[in-house]
Amino acid sequence: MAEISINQVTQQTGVRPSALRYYEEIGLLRPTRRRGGRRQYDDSVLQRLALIQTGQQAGFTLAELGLLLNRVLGAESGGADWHELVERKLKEMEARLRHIESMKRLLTDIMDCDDDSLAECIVLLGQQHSLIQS
Amino acid sequence: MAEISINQVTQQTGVRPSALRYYEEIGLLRPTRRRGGRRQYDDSVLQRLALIQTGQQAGFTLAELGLLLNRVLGAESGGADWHELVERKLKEMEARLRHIESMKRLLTDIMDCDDDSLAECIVLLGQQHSLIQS
DNA sequence: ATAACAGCTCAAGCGCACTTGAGGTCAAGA
DNA sequence: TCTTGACCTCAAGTGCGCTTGAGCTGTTAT
Repeated sequence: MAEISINQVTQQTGVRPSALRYYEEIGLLRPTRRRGGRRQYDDSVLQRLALIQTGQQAGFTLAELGLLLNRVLGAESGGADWHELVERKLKEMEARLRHIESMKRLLTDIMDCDDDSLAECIVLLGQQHSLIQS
Repeated sequence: MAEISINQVTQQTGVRPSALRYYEEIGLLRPTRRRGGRRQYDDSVLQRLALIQTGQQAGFTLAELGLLLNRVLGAESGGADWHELVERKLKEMEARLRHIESMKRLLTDIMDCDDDSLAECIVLLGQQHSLIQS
């Protein structure tokens, strides 16, 4: 397994050194070892960071991702009730999915409005979506 | 149109008075008027708050929702290039949607793993998802 | 030997979205 | 009239996820 410097991690993931140090500080992601004080990462860190980035975009906090990576997927697998956490998160994600889809529908509808008849258009949308109604 | 107190808004939406005052402070949502110093809201505020809540869940910042509510949907309709904003946001939402779906797939797969063969199961998933790989 | 450079630590700061707390006000009921 | 209670303002504090900056160290090239 290749060892890479903090700067190489940054170049390959876009995650800045300060963020990587922060992740380490909160126990989310630690370098494999140090050489002359400098962090050396195993290149599997790239996968982990991909998961972290995806997870963040999906609405996970770093703490939750830490739990997932270090307890559920990590060496100390099966910490207590992760089933529960995962199930809760799945539900949250489904709710979020629905919210995003509502907003998408609303915005695409707004985009389809005629620019000068925006006002009336909005009224119609408001009724359809039951979200607006100035 | 019925006028309701800040407390009634809270009861019907779950949005706390402190949050409502904060929304006002940042120009997102202002009460219709004051009576003896107290905020009185038109009950259409409930729709607006529904949109705000949905929007937040969908990844909008309050500033963006303010733009949407006050420029795009508000009296001063069509402020500059809101088309651009909305299009950018639509793309962001689609990305977010994909991320959530990835995480959902990963987590449901993990849930399906046999509890005592978790380790091997994870290895398999790691290959399938190309996200993990301890 | 020396200088340049990549990286280090530690403390402080930032933006967002609120919450909390102290102290004040206004209208209504006993 | 007095008190209660709902509401007010304003300043400060909170939690998250980092970033920034000052000052230091170990490695490498000249």
